[in-house]
Amino acid sequence: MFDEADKSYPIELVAEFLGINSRTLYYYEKFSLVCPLRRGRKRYYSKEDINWLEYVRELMYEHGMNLRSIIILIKRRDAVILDRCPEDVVLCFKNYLARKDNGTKKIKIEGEDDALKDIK
Amino acid sequence: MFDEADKSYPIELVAEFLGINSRTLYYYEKFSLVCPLRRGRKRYYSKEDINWLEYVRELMYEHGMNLRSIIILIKRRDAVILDRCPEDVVLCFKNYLARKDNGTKKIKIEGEDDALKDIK
DNA sequence: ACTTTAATTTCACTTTAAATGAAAAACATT
DNA sequence: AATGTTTTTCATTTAAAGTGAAATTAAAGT
Repeated sequence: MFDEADKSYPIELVAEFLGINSRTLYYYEKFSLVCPLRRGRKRYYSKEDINWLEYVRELMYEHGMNLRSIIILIKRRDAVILDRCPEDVVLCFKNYLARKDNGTKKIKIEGEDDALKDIK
Repeated sequence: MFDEADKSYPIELVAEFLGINSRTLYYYEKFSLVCPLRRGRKRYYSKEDINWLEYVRELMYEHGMNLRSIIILIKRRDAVILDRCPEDVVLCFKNYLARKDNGTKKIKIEGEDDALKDIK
């Protein structure tokens, strides 16, 4: 599906790959579920981002978790979320946290810490 | 809250204790999430039932699981549901399964195996 | 047996989370 | 400035979970 040579992918391609609407990816980002690299204002999703998103979808649709609880686990850096997590996704998760925390991203995304705000 | 001497409680009392509508308890029963003892057609909830229901609520509201996945875990008798389950609730769960399977209940509840039917 | 009483069931409605559609806005590029 | 593309906003849709109220049914009392 994805060319091994490339290292990042535009939102539309990722959405298509995941079988969801790109709007849903913006939606997830509002809750800090993913934070793709920004070059200018355009988003670039890494393979880690994509694996991570796949895992989030799995948590939702196979383990029946809701977004709220996934977000809570992330905020806690909860070991629970890693327990049953495939090896490679653990790495993605750590990369995700690192990026999220260290602010590798170029542009401060507003509403970054809206996570949970709109979720009641 | 509950008198230690008694061993079972009517639906309204249980609903009030759990802070939910009694209608919700009927709703859960449709999906075989709980099966109180029936005397005549009236329902009597044991302490085990109540602990079990409290745990189900916890799974939903603290662990963010949806009914569908909880039901699936029950159907599988999945170890997962027991892993993080408090000791006493494990017992309740086993009692629940035993009662559900052995049919201690007096009246065959229709829609007993509707579980998952209405959940899409 | 008949009436009364109370639990249950049915049906339709409300609420909320999750996802999405479409148009407006914001940038980059030419 | 005009064009094209991504993003954002706003409103709507969908489905799960929960609930209200009336209709139904069974038990209990007379």
